[in-house]
Amino acid sequence: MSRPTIEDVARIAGVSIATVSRCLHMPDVVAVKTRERVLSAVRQTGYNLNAAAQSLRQRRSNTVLVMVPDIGNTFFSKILGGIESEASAAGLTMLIGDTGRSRAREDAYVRYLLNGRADGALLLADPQAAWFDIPTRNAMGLPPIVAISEIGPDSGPVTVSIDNEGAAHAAVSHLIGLGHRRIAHVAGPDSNILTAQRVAGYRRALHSAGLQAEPWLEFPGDFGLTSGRAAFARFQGQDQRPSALFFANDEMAMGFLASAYAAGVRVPRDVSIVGFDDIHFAQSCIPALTTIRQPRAEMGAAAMRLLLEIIGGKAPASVQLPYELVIRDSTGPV
Amino acid sequence: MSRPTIEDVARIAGVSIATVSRCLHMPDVVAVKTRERVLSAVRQTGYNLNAAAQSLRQRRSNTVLVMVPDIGNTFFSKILGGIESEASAAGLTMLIGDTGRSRAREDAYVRYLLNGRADGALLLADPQAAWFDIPTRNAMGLPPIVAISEIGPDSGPVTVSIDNEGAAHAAVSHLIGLGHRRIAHVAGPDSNILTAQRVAGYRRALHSAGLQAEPWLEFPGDFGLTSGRAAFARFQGQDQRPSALFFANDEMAMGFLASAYAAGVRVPRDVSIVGFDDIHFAQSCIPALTTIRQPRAEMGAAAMRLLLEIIGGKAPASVQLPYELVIRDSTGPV
DNA sequence: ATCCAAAATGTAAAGCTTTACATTTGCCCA
DNA sequence: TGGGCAAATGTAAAGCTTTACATTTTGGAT
Repeated sequence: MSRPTIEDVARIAGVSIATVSRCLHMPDVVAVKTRERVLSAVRQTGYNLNAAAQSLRQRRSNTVLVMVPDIGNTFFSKILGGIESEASAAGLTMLIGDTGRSRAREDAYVRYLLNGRADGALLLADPQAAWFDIPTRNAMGLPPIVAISEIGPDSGPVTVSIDNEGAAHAAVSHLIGLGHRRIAHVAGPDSNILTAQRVAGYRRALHSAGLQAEPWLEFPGDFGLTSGRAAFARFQGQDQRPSALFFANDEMAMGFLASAYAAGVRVPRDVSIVGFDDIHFAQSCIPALTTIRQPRAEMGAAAMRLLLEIIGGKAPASVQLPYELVIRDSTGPV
Repeated sequence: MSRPTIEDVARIAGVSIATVSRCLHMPDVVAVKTRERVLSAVRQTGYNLNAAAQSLRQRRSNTVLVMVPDIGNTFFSKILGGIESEASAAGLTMLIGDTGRSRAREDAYVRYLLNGRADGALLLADPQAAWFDIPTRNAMGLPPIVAISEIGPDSGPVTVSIDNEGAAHAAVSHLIGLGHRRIAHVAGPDSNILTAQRVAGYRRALHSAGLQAEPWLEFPGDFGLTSGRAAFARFQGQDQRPSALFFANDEMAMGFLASAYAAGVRVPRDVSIVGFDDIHFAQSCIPALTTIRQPRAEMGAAAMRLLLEIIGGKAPASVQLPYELVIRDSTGPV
C-alpha cells in the first residue's frame, strides 16, 4: 500500500477531492459537519499532502534557499537565525545550501533554483559564477535573489550590508585614538569583495590622522586561523614592529592571539588587536577581543524581508545597517 | 511568457516530448542528429526541468534533508562536509534544516519530509518529538532516517556514533596518568543523550583508578561558553579545588579558559583541562586544548552511505567509529 | 528488391493537487 | 408551498514530466 492520496481521503469521508482540498486550505468555507468527517478521514488514512503535486499546480514551492559559502564559519549562523524567523513567519521553509565555495556545488544549488524548487534565494557570498547579475538572471528565469554583505554592487541583486569601509575606518581610528601610529592591517582574500572595502577604510583612517599607508604594513590573509598565525610570524620578523593590528575578521585575530601567547608576546601590552565580525568566540578570546559587531540577525531578517517584497512584486532598494565598535580587552594605549 | 516546458522544446526541435525527455536522461538511446537538434532547442528556449513535475512522476526528489539542532555550533560543520560529498556523489542534493532545538521548527522539517520533498533525512540531534521511533515512523510513512551521534538507542533509527563512554574514559585516564586525583567533570545538558554516556565514562575511569566519584566534582553545564565560565566560578569557590577538569565539550572548556586567564589561574600549571569534540578553534585556544577528536567528516559520510543503503532497500546495522585523544598543551602533571 | 531485426521515435496514461465554474443544497421569506 | 439567494459541494481541466508500449525508420543480409 502506497501513500494515501487526497482521493483516498475523499472516498472515506464520502466527499469530493475538492472538498478535501478546501478543508485543508480554507477550512471556513466547508460545513462544520463535513469538515469533521474529512479531518477524521485524514487522520484515519495518515494522509499527507504531496508537495510535488501541490508545487506543480501552484507554481511555487514555499521554500527559500540560503546559499552559504562555508557553513563552518561561525559568522553565518546568526544571520541564518534572522532569516529563519522571518521566513517561517511568512510561511516559508528555509533550507540551507552549503556551497563550500566550490563551483560545482554552487551550480547544483543554482540548478535547484532553476528547477523551481525554491521561490527565492539569499546569497551569503559572492558567487563563483556570474549568474547573479540581473540581465543574466532574468534571461535564465531564476527566481528573485537578495544578497547579504559579500557581493559586488554592479548590476547585482538587492543587497543588505554594513558600511565596511566606515567600520574599518572606525576600528583603525580607535587604535589611533589610543596613540598607535604604526598600525598594520591583515586583509581578507583578494577574491572577496569585502577585502578591498576594509583595506580602503584602513588607509583612509591613516590618512585622516596624517599617517602614511605603507605596503609593508598590509599583510595578506584568507580569513582562516592559519593566516592569523602567519601574520604573527611576519609581525615577529619585522624590524619595526607595528604596535597594533587591525584584522579583517575575528578568526585571523584569534590565530594571531594564539601564536602571540605561545611566543610570550602580550596583548594588549605589547601589541593591540582589533578584529571584525564579533563572532561568538570573540568574547572568550584571551584577551577578549575588541572588534566590529555586525547586526547579523537583523541583517538576515532584513534580507528575508526584502526577498519577500520582491516575491510580492515590489522593487525595494538595498539596505545598509549600522555596525558597532565593541571595545574589549585586546586594545590599549601604546 | 512563462517558463518554457518540455513541450516548447519538442515543438522547436520537431520531435515528441518523449524524445526530449530521453535526450536529457538517457542521451545514448537517441540518434546523434536528433540529440543535437534537441539540445540546441533547449539552449534556445532556456528550458529547465520542472522539479515538481519530475518529482511527482518519479516519486522521489533526489534530495536529502539534514536536520541540525544548531547550525551555529561549529561541531556540526565538518559532519556536513562529509555528508555533502557522499550525497553529491550519489546525485543527491543536500539541504540543511536548522531546527534551533525548537519543536515548531522541527515539526516544519518533519512535515517537509512527510510531504515527500526529501528522500531521506539525517538527524544530527535527538528530536524534540518522538516521531523517530520505527513503528511511528512507518505508520506516518516517513522516508528513511539515519541518526548521527546524539540519539537514544531504543527502537530508534540506524545510527553512526563513537563510543562516548569509552572516549570519556580515555580522557579521564589521561589525566589520571598525569597524576591527577581530584578530577572534576563539567557535564552537558541532562536532556542530551551524550551527557549520561560521558558522565558514565568519567566515573568508570575514576573507579578503575580506585578513586571515588564525588557528586561535588560533577558540575552542571549546557555546552555553552557561559556554562564554562560558570564552571570556573564554581571551581574558584571550592575549598578543595580539583587539579583537573574534563569538559563534555570544547566550547565549555574555552569558556573556562577565558575566565581562568582573566583570574590569573594558569593552565596547565594550576589546573589541567580536557575538552571533547576537537572543534576548529581547539588548536588555537590558549593554551591549545587537549581534547577528544571525533572523526566528524567520516561520521557524516558513513551516515550518508547508510541512508543510501536503506533507500536502496537494504537494512544496514549501526556503525561505531573510532575516536582519538588529542594531547595538546592544556594538560600537564599535577 | 525484400525482409527482418534493431534502433529510433511517438502516443498516451499516470502521477496528485488546486481551482474556476457548475451544480446542488439549505434556508428564509413571502 | 414556492421562489430566490447564499452556502456548500462537485466536476473537470490544468500543471509538466516520465515511461510502458506501439509504431516507424534504418540498415544490413539475402
